[in-house]
Amino acid sequence: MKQSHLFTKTRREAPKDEVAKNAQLLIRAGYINKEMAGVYSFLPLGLRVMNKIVQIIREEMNAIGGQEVHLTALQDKKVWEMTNRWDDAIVDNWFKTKLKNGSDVGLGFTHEEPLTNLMKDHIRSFRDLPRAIYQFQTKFRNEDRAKSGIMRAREFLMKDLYSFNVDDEAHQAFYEQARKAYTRIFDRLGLGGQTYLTFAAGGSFSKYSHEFQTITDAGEDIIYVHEGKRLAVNKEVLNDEVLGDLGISRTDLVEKKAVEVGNIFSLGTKFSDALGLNFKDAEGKLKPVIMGSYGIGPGRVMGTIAELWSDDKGLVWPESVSPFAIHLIALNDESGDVKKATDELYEKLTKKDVEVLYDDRDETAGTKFSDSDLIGIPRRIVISAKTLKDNSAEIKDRKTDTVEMVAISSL
RNA sequence: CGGAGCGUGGUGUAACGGCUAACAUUUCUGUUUUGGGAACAGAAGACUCCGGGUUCGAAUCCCGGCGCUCCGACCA
Repeated sequence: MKQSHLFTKTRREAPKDEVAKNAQLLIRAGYINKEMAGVYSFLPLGLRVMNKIVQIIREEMNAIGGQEVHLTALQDKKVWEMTNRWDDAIVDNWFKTKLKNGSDVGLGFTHEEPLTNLMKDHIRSFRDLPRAIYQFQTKFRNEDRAKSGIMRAREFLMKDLYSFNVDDEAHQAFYEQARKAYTRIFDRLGLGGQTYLTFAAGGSFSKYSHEFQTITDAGEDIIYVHEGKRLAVNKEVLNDEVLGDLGISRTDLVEKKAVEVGNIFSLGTKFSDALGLNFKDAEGKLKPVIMGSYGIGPGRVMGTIAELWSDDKGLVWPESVSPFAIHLIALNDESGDVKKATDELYEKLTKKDVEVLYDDRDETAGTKFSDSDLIGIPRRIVISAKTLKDNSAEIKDRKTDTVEMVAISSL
């Protein structure tokens, strides 16, 4: 993409009403736009990052047998009444509205109810199991207080997968697969080193749920990290019983601030009982389906990456989620030779399906470099009159600041 | 939902109750420049969040609303 066509502009200063580092940088670099507190639009660069994150998650979900669907944001009150989650006294962050005929509808904050209800038409027998269904869907949560930029929004994209199994053993086996898939996802997203499998409250059907917590001061959770075992315990459940279960001692734990980037938990028969999702086993006996739920917020992941991978000059994306693989910059020269050579390289790379952002604007070198630092594409290729003299280009690594000269023909 | 603070060109800031609301950035024109947000000249851009009130006079003081931020509570 030519930068002269990119409609977003960078800005020197962040709006004063935005304090979170992730949102400040993402706004300054033109990735997102704040519409109101906790509500952000994603602009071309931001959408590219979001799509990269989504695709990594999609590949890993498909790899464990997930089937992608797209459920609705508008929710029928009936199914929520069946689980007693329509009442504002029970769930206090609903966005609700009415149809013209007066019926109540909600904007989904999660999708256990509608999907469980939908699956009743498709799961009748043990032969129809197991199933794992997932989607990427905008969730709406009427938070009392939105904060931390895109890390805690009122409207946000979420990947939610729901598993359906015949019994607890089968469920546990899938749960373990999902846990491993999550670990792979965070590794691929560049968050592996800072992300810990964290034991948290499990609810009525399992002793624990598992959160994936990434260490950052921008986080809102307090966790206790065991570095040797690469796991952590959420402050909510830190007690002697948990320490005993995990075979760890309190003295080995270090308190850290972290953000919950993913979360997996067993639902047991809570939803299948309430909504009547049953199947016939091999003996013809009717049994409730055992369910699990597995979430990741791509927007929150993007904010977390921005918090973690940035410096005083701007963003520094991991290659796997960078909006472009290469930021190609042509410095101005009078002869036009640099422009011509860079145009040719841009065409060549684009033909090879390399994702290139090409700064073809008539701006000074300083402006181009500053913008490039801010936008944070990990590899930068610069061509100028100086490098063109020996038909070379400069490759600069955004993170390490190291520079390498290579022949243009080798690119 | 408790507590605190703040709303001024697109953005960031300034202005004692008193001149045509200032400066930087941004955008546009021209000249000049071309490896780290260049320089000069000219121009554009604001009912000072909204509604009342006090006053000869309000961006400034008072009341109400709306919005934003921070601390805390909450976060299935």
